[in-house]
Amino acid sequence: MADKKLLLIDGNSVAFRAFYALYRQLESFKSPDGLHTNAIYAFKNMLDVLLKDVDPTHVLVAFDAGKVTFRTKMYGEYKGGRAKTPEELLEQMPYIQEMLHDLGIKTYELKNYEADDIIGTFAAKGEKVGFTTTIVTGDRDLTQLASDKTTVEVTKSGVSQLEAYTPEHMKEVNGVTPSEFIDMKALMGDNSDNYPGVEGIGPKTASNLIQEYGSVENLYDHIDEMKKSKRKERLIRDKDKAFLAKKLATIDRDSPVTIDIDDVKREPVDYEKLRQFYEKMNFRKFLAELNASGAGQDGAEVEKVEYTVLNDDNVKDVKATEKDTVEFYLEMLGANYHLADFVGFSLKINDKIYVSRDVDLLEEDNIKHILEDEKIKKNVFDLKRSMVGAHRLGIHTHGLDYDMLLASYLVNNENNSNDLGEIAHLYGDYSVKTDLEVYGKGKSEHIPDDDDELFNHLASKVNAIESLKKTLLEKLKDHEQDALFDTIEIPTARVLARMEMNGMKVETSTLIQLQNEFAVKLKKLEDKIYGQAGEKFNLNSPKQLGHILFEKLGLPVIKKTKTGYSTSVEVLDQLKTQSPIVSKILDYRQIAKIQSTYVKGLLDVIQPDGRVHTRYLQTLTATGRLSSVDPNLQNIPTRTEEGKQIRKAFVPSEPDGYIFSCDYSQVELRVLAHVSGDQNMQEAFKTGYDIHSHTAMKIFHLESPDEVTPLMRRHAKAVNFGIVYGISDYGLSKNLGISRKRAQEFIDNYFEQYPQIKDYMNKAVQEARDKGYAETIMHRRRYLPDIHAKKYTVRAFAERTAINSPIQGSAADIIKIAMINMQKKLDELHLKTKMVIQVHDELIFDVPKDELETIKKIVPEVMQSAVKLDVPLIADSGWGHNWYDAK
DNA sequence: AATTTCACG
DNA sequence: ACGTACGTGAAATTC
Repeated sequence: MADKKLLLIDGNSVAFRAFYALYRQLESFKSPDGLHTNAIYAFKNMLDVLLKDVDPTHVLVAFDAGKVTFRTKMYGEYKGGRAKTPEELLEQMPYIQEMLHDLGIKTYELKNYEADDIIGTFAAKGEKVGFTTTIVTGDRDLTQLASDKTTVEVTKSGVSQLEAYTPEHMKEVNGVTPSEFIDMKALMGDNSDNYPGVEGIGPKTASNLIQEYGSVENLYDHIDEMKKSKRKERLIRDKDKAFLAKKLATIDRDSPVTIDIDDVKREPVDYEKLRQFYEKMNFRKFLAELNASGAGQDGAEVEKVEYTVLNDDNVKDVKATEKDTVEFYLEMLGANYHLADFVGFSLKINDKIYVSRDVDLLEEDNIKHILEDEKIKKNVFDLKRSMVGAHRLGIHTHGLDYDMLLASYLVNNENNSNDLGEIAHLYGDYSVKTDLEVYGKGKSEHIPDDDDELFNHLASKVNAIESLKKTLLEKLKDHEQDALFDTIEIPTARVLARMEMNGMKVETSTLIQLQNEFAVKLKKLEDKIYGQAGEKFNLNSPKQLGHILFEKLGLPVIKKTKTGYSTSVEVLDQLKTQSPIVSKILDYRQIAKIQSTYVKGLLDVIQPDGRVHTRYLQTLTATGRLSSVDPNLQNIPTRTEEGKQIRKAFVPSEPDGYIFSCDYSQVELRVLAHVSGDQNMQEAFKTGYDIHSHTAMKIFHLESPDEVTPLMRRHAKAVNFGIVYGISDYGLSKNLGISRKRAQEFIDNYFEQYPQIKDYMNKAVQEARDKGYAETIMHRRRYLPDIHAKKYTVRAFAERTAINSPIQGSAADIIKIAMINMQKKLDELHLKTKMVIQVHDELIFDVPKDELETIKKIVPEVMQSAVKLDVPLIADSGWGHNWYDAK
């Protein structure tokens, strides 16, 4: 017989946690009848985790019976002044109980008693008859019940994050045993339950006193021996309160419950009622789980996708014309599709699905034709990945014109998952599993041996692409994002695929030479630093470095991190004058960074073709920018001379060719001038002034540009940047090393001189509050649920984001349009020049010698005419025989 | 896996 | 009185 395991759940407390875990989704979790369901849903999720982890034979969910209990009779103020439970949660409570009954789980409440007392009573019963008991609650009071047989799991901030209180853990946290915890509370009282203990005694003092005296009773027996002190006076004065608090804090372990432990044995699930319940609540995920398990359906089969397995013989029968609806999915295992192993593919043509592990079948003439014919439109998930993967098989795809991944990213990018299954689940389709479920992760990642398992997965993917297309297109239309999808993101994906596949040539020899030079410099610095420190240590360890600087050398501590001393640049910069070791550490850090991240890092990712093939992540950022990985080509050093040397290794394909670079001048400020309509700023850009000098003149009230000193310009520049980020006096003062007051003056002057910028910022925040999102010039959205947050810091962050996102995001829209137009131009003119890198406001080209003159002319033209704003767009060019010289 | 630091726009 | 600039990726150490 199985072990006797008892699970006791504090129903009110867990429901409360569940409600707030999905509080943000409160309005999206509604049953067709208009009932809120977020707490019911989250409760079930938490319960599933518990049932799986604990695997109990007996379960009881205890609820509070009402406001009046023996404790309120003892002390009228008990739990007084508590914010009342939100109506949206209260209405869900009966349904949680209903669901538990359907699941075969007993619930119980008892007049005049709290859930705590029911749990305490059952835990005591369980111990008597040899149960191992787990208690789950959000209330630390229950930790007094912990014993060697009983563990109390307290929910933490996360959804299913639990902290297990055993007597040992209790000792670590509070310094006392579970039963002494009651005495501790007697002294300190409980603010949330609204009863006092002894004035001036908090958790620390209470714990120390109880550790010394063992109990409240013993403490008062020996109170006369205590030295005269304020604390002693208070202990004596509040003695009654302490004893009352002890009574209130003590859980009744012998409450008059009318059921016994045998009555809480788990019963079979009533599948029929449960199914009806899920339908009533519109819980599609749980319904899908019921269906998948086949449980409770009289002989019904698990839902299975019909597919045909392709092989050398039947592959030739596959046909499609432009009238057909076609979905295509090419599976590769691993994120880096330039190198990943192929797993198989699936192809859906109208209602018929074909699958195979053999990706070479795609090269058969008829299949290849389907994938290459522009007129036959294909729906895919992750266009860029599909295009690159197919290209590795010699297939030049055309007509991939719907991408489920890109569509879902545009519709809502709060969830940045790239998993087809996960995204399908977001839109209520649970017919497809996640890759994690099918392939696993880390060490256990593998392709299923079972054909049916793999093919079902691949088939369900093309199915989901097809079935969710309508939903996603409708949402794009609702959001006025059709053009953003069709004319920006889809074409951008194709352009990026070509840039990635082409790659950029990186000279190993140049990097090796740098590696040797840096190694010598690092060794010298290391020796000097160890000499001055008087010992060897790991310079790369902030912990060890902190020990040397702040303990051994006794330098002043400027800033702390959550684990120790901060040793970041801003700290070390301030310590430079105190000890010569500090500048050497800064030098070491700077070179070590370049050596490890750029020299070594880049050498590791140069492919056999002598090139690096980055991946641009198109569905990741919150603002619509791209990001670049493996390697990241968007953060190649430019600010220090040592760092810049790295750029010498980036060279054109042909030895006498050029690297051509063209970047937008002040694109974000121009966007700001445009969207805000600020006349003064627009005028500055139209006249062609240096914007930072112009700002300096404005905020320092100067008559002519000649009066602007370099320092004034530097300050003005920082203010301009600050504005784009949603400025604060604190942030600006920190950036410029000036007083907060002075920073505030700059800001006030700025808004006086550019009044419509101020209006824009207010409008941006107000609009985000009204609509729940911020939007770019091309209708790209960023949802900002935190704009209504209660916490100042969280809300203020959302407000700055509301200001910044339309600016950063519109700039991202603009360069994407420029890239599309640029690629089109290169194709039209049949140029050999390749666009190779994008760095947010900059495009880099690999140019054959004889095309340089053409490129010099067309690139800035195309970039400057990407969109028409109320101010001109300006792009500046540079070129040379490597990236370093292309400035 | 989390933390710290630092490279870029 | 609070605690803050916006957006990223990678390496190294530590837990």
